[in-house]
Amino acid sequence: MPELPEVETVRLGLAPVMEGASIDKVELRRPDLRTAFPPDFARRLKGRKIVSLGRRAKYLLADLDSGDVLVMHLGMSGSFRIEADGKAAIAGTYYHPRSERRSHDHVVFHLSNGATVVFNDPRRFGLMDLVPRADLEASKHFHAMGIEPLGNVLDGGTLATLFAGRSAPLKSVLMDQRLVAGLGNIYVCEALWRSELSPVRKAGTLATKAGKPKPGADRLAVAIREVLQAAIAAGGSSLRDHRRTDGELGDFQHEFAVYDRESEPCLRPGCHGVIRRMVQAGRSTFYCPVCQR
DNA sequence: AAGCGAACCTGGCTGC
DNA sequence: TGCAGCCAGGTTCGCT
Repeated sequence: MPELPEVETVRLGLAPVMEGASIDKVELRRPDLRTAFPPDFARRLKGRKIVSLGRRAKYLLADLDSGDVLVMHLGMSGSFRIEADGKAAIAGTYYHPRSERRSHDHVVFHLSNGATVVFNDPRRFGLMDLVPRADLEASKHFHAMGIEPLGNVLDGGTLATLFAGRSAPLKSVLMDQRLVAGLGNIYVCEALWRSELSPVRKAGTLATKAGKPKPGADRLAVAIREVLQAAIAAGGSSLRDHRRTDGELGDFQHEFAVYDRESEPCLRPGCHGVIRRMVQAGRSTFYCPVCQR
């Protein structure tokens, strides 16, 4: 499910409730998600204060006053919801009324401010881990992770350096979290359409032999930033599972130019192409065969 | 070494 | 109505 904009939407929803609160209790309803919870997971969280809630690529990072970081990934189908009663109302925050546990509620955080944060993940491709803050960058989750696409270093020159000499198609290379971290199937398709680049084009063709950017590299860098920022502003994309923490849907699926639009007309002014679907590395790619080159 | 396909797991939709 | 088959926003492993 969630790519960078959806994870950032979740972070923005959780932060006002979680930051500054302490964890009174954690309920674990099963021993694992994609991987086992770390030893003593609930005990190591109990009583800890959440100093801040951050994000790296598609990971949420809760910085604790114990010196550990709670690392969370939503996988394909993970979501958080906030439950509270009226007395626990937190200014400016929307939440669900308290309810019975639902199917696939796997982790429940009871917070000192009266709110409850519930992690639900039907497919269990999500992940939670605890890592000492000092070890975070070197940890298995992040040691090989690529650049942050909304950070300062993403530009045409950086993409050219990353792509130089690569024969893999642009689609596959942009999906590789070791190069640029945070993009997934939707936003790769959308960024390639915005930059008029074919998903099957070899990544190396956006760089000179010296690793300098060709024009398409700059267009692609701009398109990646713009599509992610627009998606965050819209609260992410809701196809099946993604919900904001208040239960509302994101809106960016209404702005898709190509994703899930097979056989529909290309939206580029003056282009008379029809959107096609193909499979690359086992994933659907949507693109316009006329204007994407 | 890079790049591809399969596997992990559940649910929703389509078509017979 | 039922059931088989296919598909899904991610990551990782194992094989060329």
